[in-house]
Amino acid sequence: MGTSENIPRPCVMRLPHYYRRLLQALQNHQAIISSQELGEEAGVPAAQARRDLSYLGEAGRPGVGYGVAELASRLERFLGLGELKEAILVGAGNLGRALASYPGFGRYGLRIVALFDRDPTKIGARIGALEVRPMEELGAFVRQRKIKIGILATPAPPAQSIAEWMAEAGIAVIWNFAPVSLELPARVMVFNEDLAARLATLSYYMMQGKEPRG
Amino acid sequence: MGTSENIPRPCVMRLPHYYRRLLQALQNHQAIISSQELGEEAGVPAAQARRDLSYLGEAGRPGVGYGVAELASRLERFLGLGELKEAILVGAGNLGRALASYPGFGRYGLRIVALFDRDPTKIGARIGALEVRPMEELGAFVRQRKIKIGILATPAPPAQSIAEWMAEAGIAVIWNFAPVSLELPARVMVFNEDLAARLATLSYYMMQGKEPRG
DNA sequence: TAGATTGTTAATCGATTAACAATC
DNA sequence: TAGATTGTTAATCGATTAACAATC
Repeated sequence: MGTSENIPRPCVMRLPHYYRRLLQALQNHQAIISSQELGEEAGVPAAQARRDLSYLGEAGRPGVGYGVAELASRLERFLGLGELKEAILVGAGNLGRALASYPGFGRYGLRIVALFDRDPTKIGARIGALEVRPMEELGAFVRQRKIKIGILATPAPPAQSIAEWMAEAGIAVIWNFAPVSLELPARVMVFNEDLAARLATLSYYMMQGKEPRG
Repeated sequence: MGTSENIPRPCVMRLPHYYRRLLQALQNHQAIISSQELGEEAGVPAAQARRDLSYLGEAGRPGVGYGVAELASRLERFLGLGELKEAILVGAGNLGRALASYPGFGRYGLRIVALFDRDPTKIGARIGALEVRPMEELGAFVRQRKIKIGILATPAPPAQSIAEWMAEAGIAVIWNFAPVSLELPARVMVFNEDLAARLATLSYYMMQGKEPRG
């Protein structure tokens, strides 16, 4: 029951898939959904889906299934999707612009409130509703607005030092799209998104001709 | 020894991290590297790194370590990074443009050779060396050039039907950045890259204040 | 030789799955 | 009641880690 237990990481990574299936069911005015259907979305057997969902407490009704609306809102609470999460984004290149205007984030509670770049020629440019600011303003901005999340979408070379500035300014979580492993104080959580590494595993499985899980 | 054994998926996902550390070592003219150093890059103990690397055959020397250049080229072969992998990309939005010009892919053998979009106003636009082509040309292009990899960077709604066109034209591997789970014949491998799902797990661990592995 | 580090065995740990009583 | 589906137990499976002989 609930947040205090130790939840397997693979399970945490599947929960968002169940949630996505639930959103789809909501759109279709489907009121009840089975562990079978949820499992399919995540590519796991029904038993696995039930086990995963049991971490939220008893969320379904035996003989019936799961109430779509109820389970969706439980998952939202469980994953913290309802909380407003303000973030800054550094790097106004192609990837940074893609992230700044990614349509799905709002629904999950993420709001990118400022955009920074080192390159003087990019300062002042507008990306969606945001204006690119100079890196020098990062520290003050983060402190003043008490921002906890930093998204790092720069090339590899400047990433480490920018991450350090973020950490000093009080950023607690860094979502890192730069292909480097950051060395930071343990209190800073780092989530790496390494496209080149993903490509390498894709390459491996493609050669093997064998399907991984996705 | 080698490709025929069954390699744990977590291991396959760590190999690219060792590889990245090796590239760095090469740049620094470091000739020998230990399992300890490699493990640090991937966030695992030295024993794990050794076990992982043992899937490539005996790659190190007891009492000494691993030869940086040799291990790097072994990993390249093992992961198939040396093979030229031609891909098409569909979706010329922000994310598509970011991917089309992502600097790291070339090093890993990926070459994006064409870019497609549905939107007539985008056709003909240049993105790097590529020109955006109309969706109607996708099938013929893929067949003619025998392209095996399709990168899907569209919004959710059109993704399923585009994926089907890809599959029909002979695409064997789809790297899917659209937030949908694709229903395709089993022969098509799908690698999902779901930023919203990643954000949801980030949200969860942030609330918990506990560090996952990265 | 002494010190270092690999490759691998065996033990541990953790996640998945099958099966079924409980429930609707 | 008969049929369906959950939540959970116990068994299985697979990955990680500790430890150490073999090697340099």
